[in-house]
Order: sequence, then structure tokens, then C-alpha cells
Amino acid sequence: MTDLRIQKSTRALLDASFKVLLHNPHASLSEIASQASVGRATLYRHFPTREKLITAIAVESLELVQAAMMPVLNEGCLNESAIRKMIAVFLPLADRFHFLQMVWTLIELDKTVVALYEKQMSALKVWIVQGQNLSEIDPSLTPDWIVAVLDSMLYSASWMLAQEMMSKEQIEKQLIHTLLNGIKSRT
Amino acid sequence: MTDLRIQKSTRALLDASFKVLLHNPHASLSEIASQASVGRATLYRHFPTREKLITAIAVESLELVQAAMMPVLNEGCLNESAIRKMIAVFLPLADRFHFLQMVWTLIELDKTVVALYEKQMSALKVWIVQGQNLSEIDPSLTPDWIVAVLDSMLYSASWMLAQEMMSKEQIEKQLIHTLLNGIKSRT
DNA sequence: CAGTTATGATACAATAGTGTCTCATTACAG
DNA sequence: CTGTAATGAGACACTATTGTATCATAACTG
Repeated sequence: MTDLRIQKSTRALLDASFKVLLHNPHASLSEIASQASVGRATLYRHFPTREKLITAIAVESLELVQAAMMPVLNEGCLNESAIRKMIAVFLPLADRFHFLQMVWTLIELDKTVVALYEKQMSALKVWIVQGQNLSEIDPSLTPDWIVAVLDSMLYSASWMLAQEMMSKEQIEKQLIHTLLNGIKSRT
Repeated sequence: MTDLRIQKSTRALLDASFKVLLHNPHASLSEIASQASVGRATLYRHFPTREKLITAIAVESLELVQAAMMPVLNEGCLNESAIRKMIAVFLPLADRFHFLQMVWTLIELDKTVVALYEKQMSALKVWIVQGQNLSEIDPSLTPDWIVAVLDSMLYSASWMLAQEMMSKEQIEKQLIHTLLNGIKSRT
């Protein structure tokens, strides 16, 4: 059994730093620690460097994405409703996509991050190619492009949520509309 | 007449810092100065703080966007070809959009930046509403959403260009395809 | 309950980057 | 050509942040 205190403070640190860094990428570790209601020394005990902390958040974010993605991938039968479902499960993670984009240059050399990222990318691409073979997704678009667009539109969604210009439901509706029409096959 | 030396070094500084910061947002001012082949002291003479430098790049970027956008806006007659044209003039500025997104939290309080941004946003939105009234653009999408999507897809384009995964022509084709189908009205 | 261990507070050294200043040199404008 | 003004190089103080170490206190485990 790992000590409860460890679990509690790492959890608090990961949550607080995600929130703080999303809002202010240059926040100091002191600020993060205080936001997490944790001593600065404790932060350094669990995450020896700023980079390690950010990488840990990135890894957790990638794992959340992975967990959200798997069930939809495994359902088979890639049709329009599967695409809608994929968007729906990704939308609550829009902030995580935002964060990953934001810190990408910093973490792209980390081997754990790269491994997770590659794995997800290839799984997603296989899924997309399958959709293209079933004439659900436009075959003239490359899988790489579609993934990039999905990613950036989730960024948009995160941005709109932060601006509080429209409701979550409205954003989801428009995201699905735009992406679906943008990539689906027209026969 | 302003001294040629001033023009030359500010130009070199703006160009180099744009390039360097796009690749590494945390680059120091020493690094930027040396990349611009300009003394560090000279950098401080023209841009007293890091923030002023970044703001200057942002302002220049916004002006470039403005200059690219105006002719298309003034052409009147918003149809599909006008949208294609807008995308085509924005694409070479994809890196500028990328930069603006990247430094947004830093510059969003600057009054010059805000003024330029607001001006462009409202002009773009008027244009979009016009397109919706002419049934060229889907009226169920809000102008804010469309602007956000345009922005984020230009980010994607910039990203793809940086990754060198596909040619500029291929990116332009897919961008136009995805965006146009994503937002255009289907009657 | 007793031993272990994580924690918070604090002090500390080291570092990197910022911004200022000076001065000899060089390029410009008229 | 000559005076003016910008530049590069270097030294400098200052600050914020990082990362380490210590120690008494508190919380957890078994």
C-alpha cells in the first residue's frame, strides 16, 4: 500500500498544476504548490524538475484520451454515429488536448510521451482508414490531416469554453456539424 | 528620414525573433539577438522589454493579416470562390496565426493589439453574416465559431507545414475542402 | 500504540535571465 | 567631409526561480 499522503499530494499537485498552467503557462512552481495547498518542497519531492511535472500531466492527459478512445475504437462498424461518439467522448477532454498542444515542444522528446502518442496516432489512423474504406470518410483527405483537424477543432472548443461565449451543448453541436461535414464522404 | 541602421536592425530583430520564438517560445533575448546578428544592447534599445518585443511581432502579424484580408472583404459578392480566396490569402500567414495563438495570453491586455483584433474580428463576422444571408454559409453556425474554426485550421496547416508531412499545395487543398464542406450551406 | 515516513516551513546556494550603463567604433545624413 | 547618432561589446546589479538541505511536526501503517 502506498502512503495515502503521497496519493493525496500527487493528486492535488497534478490537478492544480494542470489548471494553473492551462491558464498561465509561465506560472512558477511556488504558485502551483500554493494552489495545490502543498508545500513547495513536497512538489520537488514528487516532481524533481518543472519538466518532469509537465511531462507527468501530459502522460496523464494522454492516458485519459486513450481511455476515452478505446471503447469507441473497439466497437467496430465505423459509421457516422461512431464518429459522433468519438467527438462526444473527446469533447470533455478538450482542455487536455489544449494542454498537450501548449506544452508539445517541451515534451516531444520524452520517451513515454512519444510512445503513448505514437500508439494513439496509429490507432486513430487505422480507424480513419477503415472509415474511408467504408466510404464514411472522404478518401481524398489523408489520415494525418484529419487527425490534425480533429485536434485543432478540439482546441477551438476548449477556447470557446474558456471564453464562455456559448454553452457546452452548442459547442458540441457545432463541432460535430463542422467536422462531420468537413470530412465525411459525399457520394 | 529615419536612420537606415535603425530600420535594418529592427527588421532583423522582428524577423529573427518571430522565427526563433515560433520554434522555441522560451528562447532568451540573448539568443534572439544573436540569431538576428544584432547586439543584445541594441535589442533592448528598440524593445525595452521582452513583452514589448513580442507585442511588436504580434502587431505586425495582425497588420499582415489585415492587409491580406481587406481586398477579399472589399470585393463584395461573398460566394464560394470568395471563401476560397480568403483561405488562400490566409494560408501563407498560417505561421502568424500560430504565433498569435501561442502568445495570446501575454498580449491580450495590450491596447493596440486589442484594437486591431477587435477590428478584424468584427469585419470578419460581418463578412460571414453576409455569407449566411446569401445562403453560402450555414446559418446554424455562429460567426464566432466559424472564426475560431478558421483560426484553428490555420494552426493545423502551420503544424503540418512544420512537420513537413505534406506539400503546401496538398495542405491548401485539404484545408479548403474541409473548411468549405464544414461550414457551407447545404440546400 | 509505536515506528516509520511524508510533510511544511525555512534557509540556502546556484543559476539564468533581465535591464542598465559606458565607451570605443562604425555607419549614416546633410 | 564632418558632426551626429546608432551600434557592439562588455561589465554590472538585480530579480525571480530553481533545486537542495535540514528539522520539527503530523499523519499514516501495521
